[in-house]
Amino acid sequence: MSRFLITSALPYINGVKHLGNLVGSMLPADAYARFQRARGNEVLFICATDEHGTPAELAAHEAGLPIDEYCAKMHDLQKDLGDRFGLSFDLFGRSHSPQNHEITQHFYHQLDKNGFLEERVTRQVYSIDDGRFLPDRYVVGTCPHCGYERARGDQCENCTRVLDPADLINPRSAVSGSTNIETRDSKHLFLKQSEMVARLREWIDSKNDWPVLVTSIARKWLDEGLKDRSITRDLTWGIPVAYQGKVRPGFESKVFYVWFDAPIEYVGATMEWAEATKNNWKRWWREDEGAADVRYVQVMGKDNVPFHTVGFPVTLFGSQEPWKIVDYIKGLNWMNYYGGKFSTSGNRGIFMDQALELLPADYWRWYLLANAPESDDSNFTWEHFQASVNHELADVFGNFVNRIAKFCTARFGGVVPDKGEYGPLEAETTKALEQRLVTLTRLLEALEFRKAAIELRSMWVIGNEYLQKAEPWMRIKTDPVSAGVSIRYALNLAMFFAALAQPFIPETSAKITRAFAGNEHSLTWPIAVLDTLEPGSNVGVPDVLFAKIEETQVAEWSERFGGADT
RNA sequence: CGCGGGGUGGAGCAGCCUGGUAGCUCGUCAGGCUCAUAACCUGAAGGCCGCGGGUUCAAAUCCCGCCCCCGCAACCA
Repeated sequence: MSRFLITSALPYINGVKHLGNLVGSMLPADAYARFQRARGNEVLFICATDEHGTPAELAAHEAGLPIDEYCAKMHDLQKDLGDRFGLSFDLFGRSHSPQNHEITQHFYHQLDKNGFLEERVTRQVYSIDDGRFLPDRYVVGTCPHCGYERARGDQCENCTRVLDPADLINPRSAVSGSTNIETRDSKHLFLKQSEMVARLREWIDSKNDWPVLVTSIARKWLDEGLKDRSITRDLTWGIPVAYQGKVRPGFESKVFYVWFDAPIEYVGATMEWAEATKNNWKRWWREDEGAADVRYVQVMGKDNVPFHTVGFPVTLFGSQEPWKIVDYIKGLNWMNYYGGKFSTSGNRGIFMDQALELLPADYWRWYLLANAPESDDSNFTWEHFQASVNHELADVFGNFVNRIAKFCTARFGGVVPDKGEYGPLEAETTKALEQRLVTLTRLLEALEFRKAAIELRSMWVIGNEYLQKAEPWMRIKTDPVSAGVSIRYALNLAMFFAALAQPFIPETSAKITRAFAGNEHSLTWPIAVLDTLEPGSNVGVPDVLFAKIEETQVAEWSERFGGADT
């Protein structure tokens, strides 16, 4: 048995996540966690809401709630949606937790002690009417280069040139529109990333099995020369710049930058999990306390890659303590909606709560994983979704289970036939399936979900081919024993498929085993095609596993969510 | 010359690292079966592998140049 620490990038707190966020990290991480658990490995699967930063404060303001209430409420909402999507986190924490305060401040202390922090004075835009410092992107004005009137302080969207807020003509607050702004000096803590370049490069160069997407993004940052990064902000909501209750002098009105404390929450959430379950978190995170044999896998969208290949490793290396460093990073591209980004403001795309109003989680899980943006950005369309669900889930898999269960009920009284022996056809089918099983297992080990889905679907087709060749509906007339053999074999294939499908569609797998084998049956990952159903035991007919999506539904949903024309 | 990813039958993708009959799903057409969710199974048609050049006995694959699409550019996650 091996041990796997699996973390998904943390979803940001400001609202319900859309399907692009889901498929970009949480869902593939869940499929991998389920796969490793099914294989009998010890798994710790961690995620949390990322709760700090200006966007959270503004979202809370807009919602008319105090920031702490807002975050608590949104966390509960996101947790509930995760549960309903079958995301099997061992703990879904909060980056604002007491544990994360403690461990973030510990890292701060270590970095400070080891000389990796430095106080520097920066020039920050302050909005008097908003009563807050503004991040560069929250200052807007006219671009000095192209005259675009809505240029942001970090970059002009129109001419793409990188800007400084001081460059803008007629600068104003993006929050309130107020022009009553000024530039103030502000002291911040900088993490001296530039001193760590050689070590990071050596580390990245040793990872020749990582996706190109991940290593190329990491190398790009290193090649361009890592800049030292400010890890504090002029905000009130966040983790105080303190150690053991003592605030750093001059930092009373500042907190750590969200990107400093967010990845540390992987550790913070593990601590919270350990407290709740009476476990030892260091066994997962400290190489000197049992974590040396842990394989640590992180899953994230490409936007998060720099922070996990550069930012977080700098924190861990700089602590000069034996922390567990990630072994494998799965980076994903974006899933687009009709060729454009999912967008909250533009009424484009589908959010997790809306998705579940339309269809159960497994429909979405299958489609998203089978079309995960692994090698390139992928594209969601209702037509593609409909075709995938109807053909792959309903026709090929759902119908396979349905036809065999109904036939067994009609002709064998709902009992697993116990007479007769398997012959050449069963042997040949088993051989074909076991070859595919080896491939499927290898693909899931490599977190190649798209290819794994193709492999799984091919196995379902083999199940249907088997029935076509065995023709139990013909042979029942002349040779009932031989027909019964086919039915016994096919029922066991359905159980085999249920076990293999569980990383993708866990609720459906459970439905099949409940109907065929009763409630207690657990689904371990098969290493061969073996009978798991007791001959003579009762099998039921599960409800239709996947209903087809009708044309009228596609039309209605395209209209509601915005389709090709918007 | 900012960086990265991509361009393969009508659509969506695999193959490229480690050159050697161009593969999968959907769609289309034809056939088979009738247990099943009008579903399943079989077969067929359809491709100058973005463009140009080079290396090689041989290039989708390696090298050079060009064109096009997408994303990112450090205070948006």
